[in-house]
Amino acid sequence: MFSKETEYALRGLVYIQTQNILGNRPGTDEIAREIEAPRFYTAKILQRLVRMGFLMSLKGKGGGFFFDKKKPELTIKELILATEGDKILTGCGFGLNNCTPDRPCKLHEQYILIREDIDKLVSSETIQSLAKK
Amino acid sequence: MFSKETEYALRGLVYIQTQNILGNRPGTDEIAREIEAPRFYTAKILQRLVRMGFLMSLKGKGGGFFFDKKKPELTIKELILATEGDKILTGCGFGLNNCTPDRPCKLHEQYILIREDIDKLVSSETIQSLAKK
DNA sequence: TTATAAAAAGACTAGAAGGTCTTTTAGTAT
DNA sequence: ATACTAAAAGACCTTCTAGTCTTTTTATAA
Ligand code: FES
Ligand code: FES
Repeated sequence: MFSKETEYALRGLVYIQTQNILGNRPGTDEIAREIEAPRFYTAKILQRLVRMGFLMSLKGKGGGFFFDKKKPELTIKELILATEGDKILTGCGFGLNNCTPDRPCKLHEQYILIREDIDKLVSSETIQSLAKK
Repeated sequence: MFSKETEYALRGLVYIQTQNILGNRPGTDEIAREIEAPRFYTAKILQRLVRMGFLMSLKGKGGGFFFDKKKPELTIKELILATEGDKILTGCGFGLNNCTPDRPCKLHEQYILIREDIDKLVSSETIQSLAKK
């Protein structure tokens, strides 16, 4: 469903948030180990997320990753849009290059119902709401 | 949602079926043109489908692709399973390597509802049912 | 003020997906 | 029989995703 990058980002961010709640600021090694993702790749993905402003980090001893508490919660949808674009939320199930109600493919009516459910799910859940589960 | 291969296969097969109904047996060039897919790639994909037994073909003058009328209708699900496996129908939305009800990820309960809807859709629709639309 | 710890940056590699092209094989029509 | 036509086979190429690793920068603790 999602790309590896999105999956690791999701799992990593949720782990960071659960640790932040406990007062910790985990680093790349710990995060990668806990979410069972490749170490260096996880680091790279987290760096991108920091650059995109979704996350904050601190270098040096006692450093690690954490969320800015002043920022609003991060929806899964925002994360997906940033990592893999909107194809999964607006694309055609048949692969036609423009999915619109006036030029529907033979799967359109049924497919958009699923797409809308995906949209609802990723819009309603946030990293913070998942971390609390 | 689906891979390019699945998309082209879907569109190609539906086109072949609509032409079969009209008494025609389209060839690779015509099919690729009509479904707006790369010519040689479409040919390769159709060849695979013939080898897998989903489709029949005839070489030489007047040749082309057609469905065996004795065979039962081909569900989209069978096609997907053959071209890209069952990841989309059994995999975890979080990317965990085993999705089971007793080891659910934080998205499991909501995600499996969507997965089931996808399963229902691809199980109920066939190349033949789509061709008739 | 130095040693150490940790993220940032970015080059590099591997593998899979997507796509192209040429040659071979097998039909069909004449 | 022969010429033609169209699929089959398979080598090859390109692009993207996924993943690795080294070097650099920056912070902290002692
Ligand atoms: S046109 Fe295909 S899903 Fe909308
Ligand atoms: S364990 Fe993640 S969807 Fe089932």
